[in-house]
Amino acid sequence: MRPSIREALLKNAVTLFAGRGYHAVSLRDIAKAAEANVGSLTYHFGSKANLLKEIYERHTQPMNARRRELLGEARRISNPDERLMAIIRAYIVPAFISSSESDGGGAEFTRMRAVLSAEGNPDAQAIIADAFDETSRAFIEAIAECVPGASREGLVWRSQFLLGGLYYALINPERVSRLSGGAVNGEDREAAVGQLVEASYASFRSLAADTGAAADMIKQEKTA
Amino acid sequence: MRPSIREALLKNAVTLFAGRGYHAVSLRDIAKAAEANVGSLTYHFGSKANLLKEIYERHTQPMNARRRELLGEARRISNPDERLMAIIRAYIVPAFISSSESDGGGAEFTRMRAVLSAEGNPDAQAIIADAFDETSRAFIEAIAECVPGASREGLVWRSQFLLGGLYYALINPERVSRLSGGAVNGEDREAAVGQLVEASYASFRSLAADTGAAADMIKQEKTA
DNA sequence: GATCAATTTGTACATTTGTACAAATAGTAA
DNA sequence: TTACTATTTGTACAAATGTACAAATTGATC
Repeated sequence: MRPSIREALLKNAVTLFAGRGYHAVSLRDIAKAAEANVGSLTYHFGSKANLLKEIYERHTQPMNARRRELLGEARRISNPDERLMAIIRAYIVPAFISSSESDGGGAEFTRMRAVLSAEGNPDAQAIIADAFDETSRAFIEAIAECVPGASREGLVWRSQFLLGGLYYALINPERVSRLSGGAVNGEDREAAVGQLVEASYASFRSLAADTGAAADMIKQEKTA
Repeated sequence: MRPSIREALLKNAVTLFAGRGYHAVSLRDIAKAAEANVGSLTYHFGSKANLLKEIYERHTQPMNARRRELLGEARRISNPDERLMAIIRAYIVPAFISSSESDGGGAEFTRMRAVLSAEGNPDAQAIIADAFDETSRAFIEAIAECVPGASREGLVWRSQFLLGGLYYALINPERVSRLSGGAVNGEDREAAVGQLVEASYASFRSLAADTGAAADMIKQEKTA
């Protein structure tokens, strides 16, 4: 029970940015949510841009470390399909589930990343490119080894769609609930992870030279 | 050569909102981009919120009409796999490619939708839910008929991932170029459409009761 | 308790924001 | 031309914004 104003400011900033975007949230909004004074923000962070930078610095490293850790485990699986599934899971899970100590939560931070990415926030862009591209590349490499014959182009695009699906699941979960008439709960992150992993598995798997979707189609076309 | 200030304002507003988000763009930014005066915005649209509303009203109906038209054509295909592919394409293409007359372009409008959706813009939310949910539902129904045995949950989640992938392809194409080391051009919309259609096809197809990814995996597990 | 640094508060300031509106201009029909 | 409407311009204004900073408060060390 001592979240030290500084922590409270950071945490509330993530939540507010994730919910409304960067420019729609004022420093006074953040201060009010954290039950603190506006001045405390300039004192601790200097500027709004720097507050954002500190948020990224706090979450990026732990999240990617966890990803690399899980990727390392996944790579030891010999069966290529099982390995592919585990690799995809290693990429997705740390973005959805908050890691042990780092409060704020992986999902809220990821959602904030999604929103700032959509806004093309220039402060965020540089950090993201530096910190996340390397990790993404490592995952694409690992996935490539599971899907022999897959084109580099296909792999990169599918990794883009994977991240887009991940982001949108966090940004707009209400749509899932609405479209299903309430039968599916879009806020259920466990379910979202499971569905995204399976969908991405199929998406990557179809790049394989022999058992791709196109091949499937041609086969079925001929029998029809 | 007569884009009538009103048209220029609308068009530039879409571009700017799509690039930076709603709150980051001021009415003066829009006026300057359209080489017009600030006052012309209040004259033509009354308020910033209403400007947004008019943008949606202009693009939503034509885009969804085109989607329904293509969906109708796709449904006439008898082979379920070919039909599935055509249905997915019918959903994606109008969002990427600008329809004939409605200037502004489908892609720019879609990108704007993506950004405002990420920002949770309340003005946009109501319009989106009303205008697009019905169309999405129709597509999910049509897809369901192509994939016997697919769970409703799986279909809805995959439609969510499809839309997320679509949005993210428009929001952050630079990432594709970067991750591929320049080998793939993220701005190439033709390629993006093709890749997204194929990936989504595999994603939906894997929901089929017999040839799903899970079944594939179990099979491979046993032989390994 | 006294001293000093760290933090928190309150307030002030220049800019920018959306909006309003009167004056100027352009367009059109008689 | 003249009369009238539609549009465009310029400017004004209150509210909100990020930032700065002096004063007040708290916390720790001696």
